[in-house]
Amino acid sequence: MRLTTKGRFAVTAMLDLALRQDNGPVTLAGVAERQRISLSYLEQLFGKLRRQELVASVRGPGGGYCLARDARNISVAQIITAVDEPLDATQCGGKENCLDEHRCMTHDLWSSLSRRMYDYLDSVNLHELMVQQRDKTTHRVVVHDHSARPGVSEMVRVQL
Amino acid sequence: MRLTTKGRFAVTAMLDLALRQDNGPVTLAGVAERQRISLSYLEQLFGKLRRQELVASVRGPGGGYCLARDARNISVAQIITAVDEPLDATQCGGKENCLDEHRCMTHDLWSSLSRRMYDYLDSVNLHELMVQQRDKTTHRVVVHDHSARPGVSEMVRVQL
DNA sequence: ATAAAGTCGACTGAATTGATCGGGAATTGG
DNA sequence: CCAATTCCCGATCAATTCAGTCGACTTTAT
Repeated sequence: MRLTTKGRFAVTAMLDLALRQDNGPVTLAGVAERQRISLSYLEQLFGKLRRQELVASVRGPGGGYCLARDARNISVAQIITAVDEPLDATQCGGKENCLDEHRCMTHDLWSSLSRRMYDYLDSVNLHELMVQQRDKTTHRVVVHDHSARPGVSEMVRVQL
Repeated sequence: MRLTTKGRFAVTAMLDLALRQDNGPVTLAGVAERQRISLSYLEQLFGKLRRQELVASVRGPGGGYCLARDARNISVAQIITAVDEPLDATQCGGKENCLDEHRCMTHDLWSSLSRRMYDYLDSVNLHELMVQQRDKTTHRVVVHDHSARPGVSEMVRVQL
């Protein structure tokens, strides 16, 4: 699983969509303007998201995109893997041609690690992000954490 | 935080190093051959790892690289961020020039999400990977001591 | 002195990123 | 029906990153 700004764009756009789909389909032009992402680029991303059946499209005036399922049922991992090319990552791609003493340590290690990464991102869904974002914009309740780790902090309390 | 094959190479090479440093410094030529990574490319990666003080070098015959500290004290996150360019990620980079109604949803969302990713990778250290790899190659038993992550609802709650 | 090893900088081809453009097809409102 | 709106698709592009290569250099053990 790759993690770049491309996936970030997709997650951001999906969140914008999720927060606004109550008033019917959301146009890409709107998302592009609000999130400052190129419209044509968004079209490419949403082409993939639609083919992965994460969103559904409505053509014509008044059209746009909606989530294809409940926000609770769309994970961040699904969004990212939908738009990112599948990072092959193993040079011995299943062929086991790395017959040295370690017998493909690379493959074992990375598949395990990337599996754990995926599991984590798969445990975060769109609905949680919506709640988190609503809390921020409406109540502006931001909890700063200055306790444990010095240097990096500023965490936000997520309401459940 | 970016996640590509570059970081994977670095983690793999560091693990190879960790598993062999008992017999003194490990040469990059050895790592390159065992892990099938270009020597010159490894040199670039280890240049960064050395400048980040994750490894120490010994020049001359019999030289090579050693870990700069205990394997328990080197996290996967440290390795990856050492070799990857810092992914800027925010188009409103601190400048807050995204003054629309959402007021920089992008920044808040992604910094929170990427922070959680970093925390996770920072919780995995080289020593764990060594144990896991040793178990695999000798007993072929996979240890999942880390898997007791809480469920979805608990995951959202950011540690305070 | 020689050889083994790290160090450094420049360079390269391929892929990916993010964006632009032009031309469609579907559908709605008038 | 017609025109505007919106999704859809393909080609193309500059910039960046990836992964690797090369050549020259420094340090040090024998």
